[in-house]
Amino acid sequence: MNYDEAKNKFISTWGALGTLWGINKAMAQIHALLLISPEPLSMEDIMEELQISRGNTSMNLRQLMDWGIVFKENKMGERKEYFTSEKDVQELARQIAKERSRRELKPTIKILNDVSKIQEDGTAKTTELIKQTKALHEMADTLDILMNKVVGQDHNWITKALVKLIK
Amino acid sequence: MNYDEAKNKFISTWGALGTLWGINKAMAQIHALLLISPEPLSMEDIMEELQISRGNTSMNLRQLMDWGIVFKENKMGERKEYFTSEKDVQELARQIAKERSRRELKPTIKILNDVSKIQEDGTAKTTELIKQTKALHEMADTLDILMNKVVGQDHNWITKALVKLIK
DNA sequence: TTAAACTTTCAAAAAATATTGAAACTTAAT
DNA sequence: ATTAAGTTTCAATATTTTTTGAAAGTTTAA
Repeated sequence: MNYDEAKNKFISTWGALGTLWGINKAMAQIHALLLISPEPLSMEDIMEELQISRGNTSMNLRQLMDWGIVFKENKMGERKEYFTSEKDVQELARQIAKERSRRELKPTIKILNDVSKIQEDGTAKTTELIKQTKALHEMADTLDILMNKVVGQDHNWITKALVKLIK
Repeated sequence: MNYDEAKNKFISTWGALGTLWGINKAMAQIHALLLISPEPLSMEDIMEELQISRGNTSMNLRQLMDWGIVFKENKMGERKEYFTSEKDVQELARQIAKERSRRELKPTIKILNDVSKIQEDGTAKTTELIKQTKALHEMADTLDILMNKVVGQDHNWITKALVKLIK
């Protein structure tokens, strides 16, 4: 496998995996491209490389910046904008975990909490709803802590220790 | 909030969350419904409750069974098939983690490994591709171990201890 | 073996999502 | 103030995904 084959394989794999996790293909591919690019890339570079339109590129770059994993960069003396990705995969994971917690997990936890607090009335269906939403609430809470603390820990020593412990 | 409001809120939240994670709405909602139902439900019950077609119900139930989180049940003397969900959320998480590892993580790890093994040629772009895919490979490996071991641990004592430790 | 009860399949339709491209907008230099 | 270089927006279009519903299939009982 030569460089170009490997690069294409990586970019398309990343795109496919993204799709599976609810992230659109263009967004995942732009991210993959920036992640392995030693130099910042311009919008033109990205459009050219991935064969996507200007509008698509612009919108998805914005989203990646909203996620805090892609940054604008300016080359001195140049008007054009360049883009780089967060290169440290540990930091990348931390950022994604933090954002998914904020956008998805925390709101869900809130709703599970509300639902689990309805008035018990002794019927089987109410009992079951309360029981299950309580259990999910507790699990989501644990997951939230893990996502924000473990992944975000300094140099990730806890994770490493843990893996050694149970491997 | 009364029972029906709470039930609807739970089902629609679960559906929306599923969508965000690449799981279709009907599938997530069927699962939510079964999760809080004290009794097994027939296909008719599900169609009625969620207002979806027979074909849709049938296909999504099959997928849920493929994931190993919904089961067929037969009531004695009845021809109709009934369905229940795994009710233990710990076991549910274990099963989902196991399946996502098998279907998505393991194949990705394989490809990251292949890509990271290309011949170094001293160019910056090759060096970067190798470095980044190696880093992702290592991280995916760790995640895979955590998903299969930690979540699957007997009664989840490790997770609980860990959460106490770092909360 | 026939028929009734029920489930699955799958082509067509609908809905949701992603993409394009050109006009509108912004910024900086002359 | 004008223009040129570049970016963003968004209505229209294309693509993908989901859903429907009816025909085909299966199973059980008479």
